[in-house]
Amino acid sequence: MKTSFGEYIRKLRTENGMTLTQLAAQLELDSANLSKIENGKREFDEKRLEKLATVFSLKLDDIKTEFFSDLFAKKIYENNCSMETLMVAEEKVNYLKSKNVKQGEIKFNTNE
Amino acid sequence: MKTSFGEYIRKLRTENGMTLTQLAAQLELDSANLSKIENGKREFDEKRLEKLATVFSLKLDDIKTEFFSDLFAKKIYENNCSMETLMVAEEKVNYLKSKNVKQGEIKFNTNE
DNA sequence: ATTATATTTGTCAAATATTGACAAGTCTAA
DNA sequence: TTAGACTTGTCAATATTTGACAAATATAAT
Repeated sequence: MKTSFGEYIRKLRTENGMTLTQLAAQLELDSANLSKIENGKREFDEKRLEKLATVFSLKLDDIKTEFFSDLFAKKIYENNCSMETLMVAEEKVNYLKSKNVKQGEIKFNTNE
Repeated sequence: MKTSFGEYIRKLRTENGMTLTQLAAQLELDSANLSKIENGKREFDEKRLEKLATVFSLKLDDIKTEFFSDLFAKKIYENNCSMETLMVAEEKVNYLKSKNVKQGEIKFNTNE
C-alpha cells in the first residue's frame, strides 16, 4: 500500500517508463522539485492535479482521493488526532451538502 | 449541529458570557480578528488551540477533533472529493502508525 | 575509468498567503 | 446620544511556498 502522494507519483512515473525530467516537463515544473515531491520533501501543488490525471489518463476523482487522503492522514498523524476526527468530518461534509444544495435542486425548509 | 469552527467558538464564548474583547485578550489576538474567525472570514490559528482549551477548561483532544474535522470537511466539500477519501485517509493513518512506531515500543520486522 | 543520463540536495529570491493592527462602520440597549 | 459589542475594510509585517539554478551524487552503458 502506497502512503505518500510522492510515492504514488513515483510509481506512476516509473511504471510508465518516464524520467523525472520528462514528467516534470509535462507538469510544468522543475525536475529537481519533482524529485523533492516524490521524496516527500515538498508538497505537490493542488493546481497540478488535473495535469497529472491527464498525463497518466487517470480519473481526476481517483487522483483527488489519493491526494487529499494523504493530506488528511498526515495531519492526523502529525497532530495526534483521534480517529474520531474522520467520523466527525464525515458528518460535517454531509451537513454542508444538505445545507448548501447544488444549483437547480429544490431546497425544502428544514428545522433551523 | 455546529459545523464551522467559528460557530463552535462563538457558542463557547456566548455560553460563558464573554465578549469578543474578553476572549480575544485571553487568546492574545485582536477582537476584530476574532470576530472574523467566528464568522468564518478568517481561520483560527492552530497554535492557539491549547489556549482555547485552557480558557474553557476543555480537553485539547476534543478541540482538536472539532478543529481538524472542520478543516477536512471544508476541503472535501470545496473540492468535491468523494467520501471514499475519508476511508482511504483512515487506512493511511493506520499505516503511518504501524510504520512509525512510538518510541519505547518494540518494532518487529514486517514484510517490506 | 569515462562519459552520459538520472536523480538528489542545497540555496535563495520572488511570488503568495497569513497575520496583527488599527480605523471606521453598524447595531443594540440604556 | 452615548457606551459597549460587534463587524468590516485595509494594509504593512511576517511567514510560507514556489520556481529556478548550481552542484553533488548515483546509475548505467561503452
